[in-house]
Amino acid sequence: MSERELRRNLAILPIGTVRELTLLTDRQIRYYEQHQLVNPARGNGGQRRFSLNDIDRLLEIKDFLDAGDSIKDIQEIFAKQHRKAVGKQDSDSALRRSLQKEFAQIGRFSR
Amino acid sequence: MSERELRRNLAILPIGTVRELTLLTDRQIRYYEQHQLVNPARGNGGQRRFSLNDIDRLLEIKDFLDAGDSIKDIQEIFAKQHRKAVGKQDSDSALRRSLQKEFAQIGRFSR
DNA sequence: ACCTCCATGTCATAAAACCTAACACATATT
DNA sequence: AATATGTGTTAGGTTTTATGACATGGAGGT
Repeated sequence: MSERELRRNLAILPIGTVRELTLLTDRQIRYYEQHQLVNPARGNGGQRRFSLNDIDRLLEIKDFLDAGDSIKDIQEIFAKQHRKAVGKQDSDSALRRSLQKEFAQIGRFSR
Repeated sequence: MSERELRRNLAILPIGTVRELTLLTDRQIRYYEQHQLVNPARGNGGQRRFSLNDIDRLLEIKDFLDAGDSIKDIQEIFAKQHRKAVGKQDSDSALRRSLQKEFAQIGRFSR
């Protein structure tokens, strides 16, 4: 997995930030999670941690809903998409550890 | 300013995340802020919001301290660096608005 | 017109995260 | 010995997030 993908999958954002970036309410975000359209990680205290990919996904959901699709429709759409791309299930903690190493040693966000 | 830079300057991370990513304590982070080595934005409730650039900076600070430099040394180092690059003082809210637009319309994190 | 479902709003309550300020301390500098 | 530095720790208060329950407006079916 590239450093870029790594970064995009790192769950670092609290719901408040996501709310601001997506212009969704937390009610909506939680509802979508409840219906398995997103799957944010959880911090130690049980709070949701979103990745940039999660945000993308939320924005997709928003678009689909605006376009008239139902939650169920979207579930199926995502299911189909996923049937193509499988095999990338690194645990978040593994990602975190990996990225920490990079940070602590050589890696920097800036190129 | 490129979309990339925009994203890197967006203040989105709470101190807890920064703590995990940098392996600094919040005490340290706040102390560095107090001595003006970093300048995280603040959310409505007054809580710090860090950008990816802020994280870079914190990691730099860490390196300098490990290398034996004092806070004051680092202040000067940064001051010199800054004397070269001036003129990019878009307000955070402007950045946020701008990015929101992109998100809401066409832009996506993913390519 | 009535009923039901769906997506969302709202409220209550509790826990987690964060804030500032103060005091403590070990190490280095003078 | 006295002072300065960077960090740990604790206390008390505020903000954010979590869950669960109840309410509601609109769409579609009967």
